[in-house]
Amino acid sequence: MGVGRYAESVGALEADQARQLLKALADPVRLQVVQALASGERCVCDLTGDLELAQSKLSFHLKVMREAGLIEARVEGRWIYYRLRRDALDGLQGWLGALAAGCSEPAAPCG
Amino acid sequence: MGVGRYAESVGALEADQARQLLKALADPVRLQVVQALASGERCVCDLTGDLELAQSKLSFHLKVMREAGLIEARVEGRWIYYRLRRDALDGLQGWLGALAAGCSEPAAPCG
DNA sequence: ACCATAGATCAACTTCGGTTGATCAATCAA
DNA sequence: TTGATTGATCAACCGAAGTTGATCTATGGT
Repeated sequence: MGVGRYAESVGALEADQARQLLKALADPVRLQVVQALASGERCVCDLTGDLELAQSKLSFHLKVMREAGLIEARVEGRWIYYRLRRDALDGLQGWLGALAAGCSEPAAPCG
Repeated sequence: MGVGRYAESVGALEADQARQLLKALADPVRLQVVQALASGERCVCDLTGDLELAQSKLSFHLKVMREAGLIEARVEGRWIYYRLRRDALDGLQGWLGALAAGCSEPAAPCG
């Protein structure tokens, strides 16, 4: 657990899982990281350099994203490579789609 | 301004607009509201009742969501009806799709 | 005109999340 | 084994964001 909580059920994330992912995305620093990872896997030392982030700061945000299930890590010798989880992105997309599906219904007048 | 900042350019939100929307979604109370609105427009008094939220609390969160462009309001006499903005949901979906597109590239080894 | 209701707003408080600098663990090279 | 480097972790600090209760505005009914 901790990493694969929602991997099943593509397209229909539970609300709380969606919220974790949304929160993980909704921060300027983390968004930078996400955009850096959008073009593929990167190692931490590259990220630190490219984004000019303090090491401990980056590490903090990577942890938040990892625990939310947004990214995953691969250890290779002395380096750690991070990448976005497609299943997370796809899951969120599906969740948004479900929201959008019924949102245009007219109101039941309340007066 | 304040409401229609991103309505053009469907499918390719700017990072900062996406972040506002993500932040607006990434809160437990607001997520409740969003889910209530997922089945269509609702008036504030209905929401207060159904979700058992303090009036001022709900009003605060509605404002956050409105300013993020996630929802919009329609005034009808004494009541105000809120609904999700499809363009916002669609925009976010597109933004996520763009992220997912290239995220599986292998890393350039950094050693 | 008066009162009741819907909803926004404001100030004071609190809680949560991000930042910083230091330290720790693990891996690799010499 | 020693020393350098990668990256995680921890405690202290700080600011942003959510909560609460009160007040304010606007609309509609009588």
